[in-house]
Amino acid sequence: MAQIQRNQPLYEQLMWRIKAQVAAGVLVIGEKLPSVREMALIEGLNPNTVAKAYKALEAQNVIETVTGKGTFIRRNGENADNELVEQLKNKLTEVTIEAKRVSISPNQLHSWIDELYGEKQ
Amino acid sequence: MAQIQRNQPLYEQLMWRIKAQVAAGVLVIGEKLPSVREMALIEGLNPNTVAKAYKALEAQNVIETVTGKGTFIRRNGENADNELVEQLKNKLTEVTIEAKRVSISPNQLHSWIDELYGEKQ
DNA sequence: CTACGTGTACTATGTTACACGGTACACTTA
DNA sequence: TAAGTGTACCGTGTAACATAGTACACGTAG
Repeated sequence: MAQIQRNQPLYEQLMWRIKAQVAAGVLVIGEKLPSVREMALIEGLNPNTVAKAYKALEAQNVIETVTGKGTFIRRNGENADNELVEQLKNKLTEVTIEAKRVSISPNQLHSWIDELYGEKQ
Repeated sequence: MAQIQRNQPLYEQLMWRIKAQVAAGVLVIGEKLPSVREMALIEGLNPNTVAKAYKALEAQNVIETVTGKGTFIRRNGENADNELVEQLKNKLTEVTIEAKRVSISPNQLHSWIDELYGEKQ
């Protein structure tokens, strides 16, 4: 009954917003996220949509959910799943092919990556 | 009436297959692609789906289509569209955040990029 | 224990993108 | 003229997405 016109599902957009805040250090390990219903009000989404994002984030070990208590930021994983690494390489391949096509230098890509890594852990 | 179970639309998959062949030098500038109906037979797709991919590829200046003649590989663009650059940076940001989360070093990302750039133009 | 907040699991409805089948048209080339 | 090209439709079916609403099991504060 909603959805205006997007290229990415709302629950995925929310996932990336949370992931970015974790990577930027805005959300610290152990910190409690707003409840499903609170986050729904904040983001203007349906609680079910937020729940879907939370569930997916837990499957990726980004957050930990304790029924009855809430959801909390988890510490970063030490080793990467093989399937995840493949997905990452595929995505990076797409980016690189596209960059090469429009004459963006590899050094430009390198510096973009380093900028993001430079932010506090 | 089809679609088995995928994370990416068939027409986008075809787009990336063609883009990759261009980047790898398998498809040369000016080369003629199979017709919509031929490609449909080759790839096991509906002609409409192939046409959708071709149309999108032309919108991205990857191929050139001449009605009545066929579709041909175009030379690489010299300058990048601002909107395209933004999309690229967003995608690269997602990759970097994810890599950082699973403790993949920036140098690892750099070498993956360089490998892809190393292939013949 | 009670009341509230938590995540979760349903059912149901409506919209949209995908992919398909089929037909038709304007164009180019042999 | 005949065949092949890209393109543009209409219609159908499937699946994902997002919403609304209800209900349940759990933990915590009162």
